Amino acid sequence: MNRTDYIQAAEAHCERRGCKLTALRRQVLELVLRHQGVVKAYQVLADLQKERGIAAPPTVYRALDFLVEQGLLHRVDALNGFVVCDHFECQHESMILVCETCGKVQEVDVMAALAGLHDVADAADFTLSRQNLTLTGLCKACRI
Amino acid sequence: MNRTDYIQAAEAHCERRGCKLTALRRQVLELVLRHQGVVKAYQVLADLQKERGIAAPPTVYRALDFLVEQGLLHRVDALNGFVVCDHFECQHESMILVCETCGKVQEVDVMAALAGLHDVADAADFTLSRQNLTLTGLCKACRI
DNA sequence: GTCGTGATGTTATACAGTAACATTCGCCAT
DNA sequence: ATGGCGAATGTTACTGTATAACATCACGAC
Ligand SMILES: [Zn+2]
Ligand SMILES: [Zn+2]
Ligand SMILES: [Zn+2]
Ligand SMILES: [Zn+2]
Repeated sequence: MNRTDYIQAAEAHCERRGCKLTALRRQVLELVLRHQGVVKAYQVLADLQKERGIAAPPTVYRALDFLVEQGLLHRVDALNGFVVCDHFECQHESMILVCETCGKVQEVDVMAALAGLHDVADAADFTLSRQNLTLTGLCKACRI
Repeated sequence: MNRTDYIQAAEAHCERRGCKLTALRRQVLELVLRHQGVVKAYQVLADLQKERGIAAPPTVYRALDFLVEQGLLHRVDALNGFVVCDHFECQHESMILVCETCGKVQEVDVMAALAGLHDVADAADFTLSRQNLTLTGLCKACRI
């Protein structure tokens, strides 16, 4: 899915969920899409300032929070960053793999594999909510 | 295991690993032990300042980094915090459950359940390193 | 119109983490 | 003992991350 299609799908997605992908939010989403992999809030802020003059942290954080809320982005706690989710339509739980060496990030679907973790949590009297796991390791290129 | 025993075991653990649980590091570990659940670096810093007058962030961060390195603490990315590990002797991978409502934290062992995640990662040409997963949900008390 | 609500702007500040360099401590070889 | 070395700690200053609080704006409902 190219960027334009993605934005359109995202807009429809928000519509269906009863909220709006406003101009600002779309602009932030576009800025995130332009990078590959993880993007930091202050990088987005800098990009936004290039495009529209001044902008302050809350502007960016509010837009990013909204996009995470809608499932368009995932937050990667381990890196204080954000990645685009490209299958936001399906109700999925994600597993984000971060390469310790090159920093490359990829998201894989993982519903089935999480069943085991849910069992473990249940055994500890704990009800898991929807997860966005972040796991670290080595990607194919860096493993050599 | 009570606090005193824990500290002693921790000291022996470091010894075996060829490094030292110095007075400062022990003091920081004790400060972390006094809280239950997740502790933040700046909370530890404040506590430390109460005990010994002045102290600066690097002092605390260096000690915390050391303790994490030795496996005595786990870092909880999602909360920018640290939790005590009470089975640092065994080479384990951990799953830390964080209650979204009350903030309570518990660690459960999870070696077996992780096998499924390793399979998924393998399928994506990704080699996982040792994991400290953080999962969110609701604890027994908050589920009602 | 004007009112209410959600979005955005603005300012200021709190919280988290690190670089760089100075100083001290503990230990060992001389 | 004493000088020298490496590890640990102290100190200063800074960068990066995130939010509180309040002001203003846009827009549809009435
Ligand atoms: Zn996703
Ligand atoms: Zn890599
Ligand atoms: Zn542990
Ligand atoms: Zn709870």
